[in-house]
Amino acid sequence: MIEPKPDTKERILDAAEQLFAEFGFSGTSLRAVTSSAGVNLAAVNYHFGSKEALLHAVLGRRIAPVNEERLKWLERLESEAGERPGVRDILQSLFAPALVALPESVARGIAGRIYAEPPSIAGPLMQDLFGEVTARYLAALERALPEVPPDEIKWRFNFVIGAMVHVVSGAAELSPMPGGLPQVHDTQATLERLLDFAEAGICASTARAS
Amino acid sequence: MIEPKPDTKERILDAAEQLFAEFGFSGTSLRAVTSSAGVNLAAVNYHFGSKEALLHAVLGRRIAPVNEERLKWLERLESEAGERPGVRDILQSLFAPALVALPESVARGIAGRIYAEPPSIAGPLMQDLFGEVTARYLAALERALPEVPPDEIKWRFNFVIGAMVHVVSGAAELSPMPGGLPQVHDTQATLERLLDFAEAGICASTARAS
DNA sequence: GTACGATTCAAACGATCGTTTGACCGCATG
DNA sequence: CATGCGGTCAAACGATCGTTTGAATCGTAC
Repeated sequence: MIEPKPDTKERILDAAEQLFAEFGFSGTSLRAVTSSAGVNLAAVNYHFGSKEALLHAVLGRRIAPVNEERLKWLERLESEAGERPGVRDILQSLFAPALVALPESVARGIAGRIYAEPPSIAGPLMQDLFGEVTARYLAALERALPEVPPDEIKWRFNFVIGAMVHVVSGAAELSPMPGGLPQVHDTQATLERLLDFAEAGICASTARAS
Repeated sequence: MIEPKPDTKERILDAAEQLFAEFGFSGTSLRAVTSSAGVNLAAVNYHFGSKEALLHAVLGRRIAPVNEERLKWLERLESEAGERPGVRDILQSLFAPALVALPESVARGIAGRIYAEPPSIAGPLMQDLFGEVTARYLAALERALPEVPPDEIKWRFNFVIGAMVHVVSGAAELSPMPGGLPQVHDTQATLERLLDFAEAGICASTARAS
């Protein structure tokens, strides 16, 4: 037996991730986490300090690597394309790491759980987790679309985030589509559909009547 | 004095809406609701039956009128345009009622709180609240875009819903944009930006390599 | 072997939760 | 006046919550 007890800390994180995704943060008790992980109740407060700190750890463990890969990909694009990569490439470097890293139903619900927190908690959490990537991608998109006003790009980037979160978080599977969504589990096909949509939306003409 | 006590039931709904939006469902106690509403603790279980039934009532009160206006608008479009209204008109009839009816920060958080529930609760709730509108709008979009495969339309409609929910629920304001979002409170401008984006995304060319 | 820091454990703490109970009230109806 | 009823009330119910405590246990360095 190589790993009879793969670290109490990790077992707690695994159990908490699954339970948070299924029942939400407030809907999951520390007793449920520890008994599912097969550890003592006090272990959570010993290793993490509090239940909320456990949520931060659970989220960070999944999201941090995704963001690192995003930034690495984006930097590679910018060094290859002479500082001006195309919109579709930028968006692909944003979507792909999330879609590839969070395919399992277990990890899916986690990302969406951030929004479930009251704004006073979700706000700083979002800043911690996504502050840097947001700024970097906004800058990249502004360089890629010099003819679009920066404010407009901010808005459209927000729409893109909404579409992406809706898919990554699994919320799309809650939509009452008649017959359900087709081939949800085909990551590559989902990525290209999302790319088609987001690229067209971001590059939309801004010629309005008003 | 015409309304010294505007019905205990409504006062509970008002207080619950505000507190659910701010602290979430599980994060709001019935004691907080009743004391904020100035009514007795037992009034909730008397008038609504349970805390979860109260959530349903809070959501339905805001969302049902929006969906009614959507369907009325859509039917008007279909009777005017000979059964084939344009994509932009269809999307406008989907977005506008939500953006107009849910402008206040109080009502905003409510819509997003549905997704905060565990899937076992959110699923049936979504079916109840959005089952009919989803089917109707899917059908309208399929008629408006006969050259796009129905499965593709389902996906893109989901992306559109994601972008819309992200704005309507107030989640967009949580995004760690440097400097924040510009002019968030201009409903008309938000609507047209969202329309530009969603129309372009839904009508995107489907000419992919794969 | 002994001492020591890190970890685990059972048990309890105080607080808060959703729900229920049964008495009480105002008021229309007989 | 008496009856019945929808509504309100204070009080308590049993359960569960996050957190803390202090002793027990483990591995390791001396």
